[in-house]
Amino acid sequence: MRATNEISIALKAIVNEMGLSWPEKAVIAPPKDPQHGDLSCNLAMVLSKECQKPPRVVAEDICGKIAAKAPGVAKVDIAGPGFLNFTFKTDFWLGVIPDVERGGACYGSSKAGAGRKAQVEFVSANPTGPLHIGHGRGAAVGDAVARLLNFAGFDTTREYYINDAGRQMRLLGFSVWLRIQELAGKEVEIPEDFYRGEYIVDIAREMLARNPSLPSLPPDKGQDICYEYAMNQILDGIKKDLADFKVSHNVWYTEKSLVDKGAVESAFNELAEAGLTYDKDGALWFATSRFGDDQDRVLRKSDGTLTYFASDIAYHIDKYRRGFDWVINVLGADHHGYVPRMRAAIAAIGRKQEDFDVLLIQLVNLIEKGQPISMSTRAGKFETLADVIRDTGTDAARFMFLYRKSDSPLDFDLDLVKQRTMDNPVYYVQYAHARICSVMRRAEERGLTLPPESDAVLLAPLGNQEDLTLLRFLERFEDTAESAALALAPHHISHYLMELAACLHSYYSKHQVLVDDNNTAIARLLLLRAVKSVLRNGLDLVGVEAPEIM
RNA sequence: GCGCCCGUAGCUCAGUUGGAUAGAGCAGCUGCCUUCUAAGCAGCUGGCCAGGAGUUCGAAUCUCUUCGGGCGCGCCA
Repeated sequence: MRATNEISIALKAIVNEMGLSWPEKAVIAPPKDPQHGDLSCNLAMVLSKECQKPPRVVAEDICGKIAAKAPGVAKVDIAGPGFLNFTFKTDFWLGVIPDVERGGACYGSSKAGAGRKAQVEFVSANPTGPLHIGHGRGAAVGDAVARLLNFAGFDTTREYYINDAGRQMRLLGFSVWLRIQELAGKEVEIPEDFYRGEYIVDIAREMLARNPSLPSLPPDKGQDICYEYAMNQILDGIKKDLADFKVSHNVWYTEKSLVDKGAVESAFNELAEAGLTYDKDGALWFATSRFGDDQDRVLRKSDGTLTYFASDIAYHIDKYRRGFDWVINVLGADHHGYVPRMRAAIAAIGRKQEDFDVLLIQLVNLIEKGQPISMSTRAGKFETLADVIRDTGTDAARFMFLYRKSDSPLDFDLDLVKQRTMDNPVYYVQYAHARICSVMRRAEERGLTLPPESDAVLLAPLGNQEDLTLLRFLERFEDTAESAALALAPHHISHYLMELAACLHSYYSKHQVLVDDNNTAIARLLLLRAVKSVLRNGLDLVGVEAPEIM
C-alpha cells in the first residue's frame, strides 16, 4: 500500500500538471514478472489517446518528472508498448518492517469501508436438522467475509435468520410427534415429506422420557410442543457446531418476531402505496417483473397464507431500516433462482443495486475413498458438519473451504483433508509460521534479543534478493486484504498466504538466519518477525490458527 | 423451452473492473538433510485458456454463437 500510494500520488500530480485528467482505466499493480520492477503502470498507454501523442513520448514526459515527486523510487523504465515500470530503493522497502511492527494485529487493515455498516447474513439453515457439509462451506465463507469487511473498515454485523413461521417447522413438529406415537407403541403411517433422520427419534425419546403422558395429548397441542422443543434442541446443536467451527453470529433473527411486529403487513402497505401490488385469482401479487424478474410473484396465497418471499421482503426492508448500507446474503447456489426477485424487491423499495449482494455458495461434493457421498436431510442420510470437523479438524476444513472461490463446486476429499501432509495447503502455511517461531526460540537460547521496534541501522544488513521479495509481499498485504473484502472473495487471502509461505520456505532454505554475525542475524530475525506477524494476521482473516510449534 | 454458474497442464484449481512471455499445487522425472523443523528447497516435463465470430493499440477476461457439464425455473420452503 505504501508503494502504490507513493506512485499514485506522484502520478496524479504529474498528470494534473500536464493538464490532463486522471484516467479510471489506469492500473497501478505489481507486474507478473518481477524483472519488470516493483510496480507497473499502463498510464502512458491510456493517456496517449487523450493527449494525441505516442505512448512513448508521454512516458518520457512522465519519467522526467517522477524523481521529484516520488522519493522512494530508484528508477523508472519504459517498456515497449508504453508501460512504466517503477523500481523502489532498498531503503524504501526496509521501511515496511517498522510499518508492520507499528501496525501489529491491525497491519493490513484499511479504511476502505469508512465505517459504513455492512451486514452479512449467512448459514440461516432452517432448524429442522443438523448442519451438513454444505452449510459448513457457507459458514466458513460468511464468517471470513465478515472478518474481511471488519478489517477493511466496515462496521459489520453477522446475522442468522431463522425461518420459524412456515410449514417446514410444522412438519418438524409433526415428524417428532409421529415418532413419539410410535415409541408409545401405536401404529403410525409415515408420510412422504416427513423428516426421517435418526436425530428425530432421539428428540422424541428424550421428550417422552421427560413427559410420559405426552402421547395422549390432543394432536394439535402435542405437535406444538414437539415443534417448539425440537426446534430449540436443534438450534442449540447448530449453535454448538458453529462455535466448534469458530463461526459466530451477532444476531439471531426470527421470522416469527418479524411477523409478530406486523412488519409483513407494513411491507405490503408500502408496496401497495407504490402501486406495485395487485390482486389476481384471489392472491396478492407483487409486480417484480417491472424490476427485471421474469414473472410476477405471489405474496399472499389464495388460502390466505404468506409466501416465503413475502416475509423475506419484510426482512430486507427491516435490514435497511436498521441502518445497514450494504446487505450481503450468503446463499446455497440452489437458491439462485430466488436472486432476481430479491433484486427486484430491493429496487422496488428504492435501494441501489450496489447496496445488495448475494454470494452464491456452490455445492460441496464430499468424497471418501474416491467415492462421492450423497447427502439429503429428508432421507436422513448425510454427513454432518460436526462429523467432518471431528475427522479433519477445524483449521483444515476451514482452509479447504476458503481455498477455492465460492461459486465453483468443491470436491471435499475427506482422506486428503485429514492428511497432515503438504498435499494439504493449510499445513504449508501453518508450517511457515511455526518455522519462524522455532527460529525465534533458537535465537533466544543463543541470547539474541530483539527490540520492540526496528530502525534503519538495525535493518541495514538486509537487501539481498530474497529479503526484498519478502518485503514486497508484506507490503502487498493491505492491498490484498482490501480488494478481497470489496470483492467478497476470501480465497484471495488463502492464495496470498500460500505465496507468502512459499517465499518464506524458500528464504529459509537459502539463507541461514542465525549466522555468526549478530547484526545480520538480528536484521534477519526482524524481517522474519514481520513475516510472522503478517502470516498471523492473514490466517486470522480466514479464521485459522497460527501455531507456534508443529 | 427459459434463467444462473462453470469449461484454463494428465488431476484439482488460481488468474475474469481488458494489459507485457497464461500461473500454482498434486501426479511423473533430477538433485538437496554433520547447520535454525525435509510437513521443506532447487530444477525438468507438461497449454489452440472448450470451438467459432466480433469489439480495439491489446481478449483467458467484454459481446454474440455453437458444443459440453452442474443447478434452478410452483399460489413449495
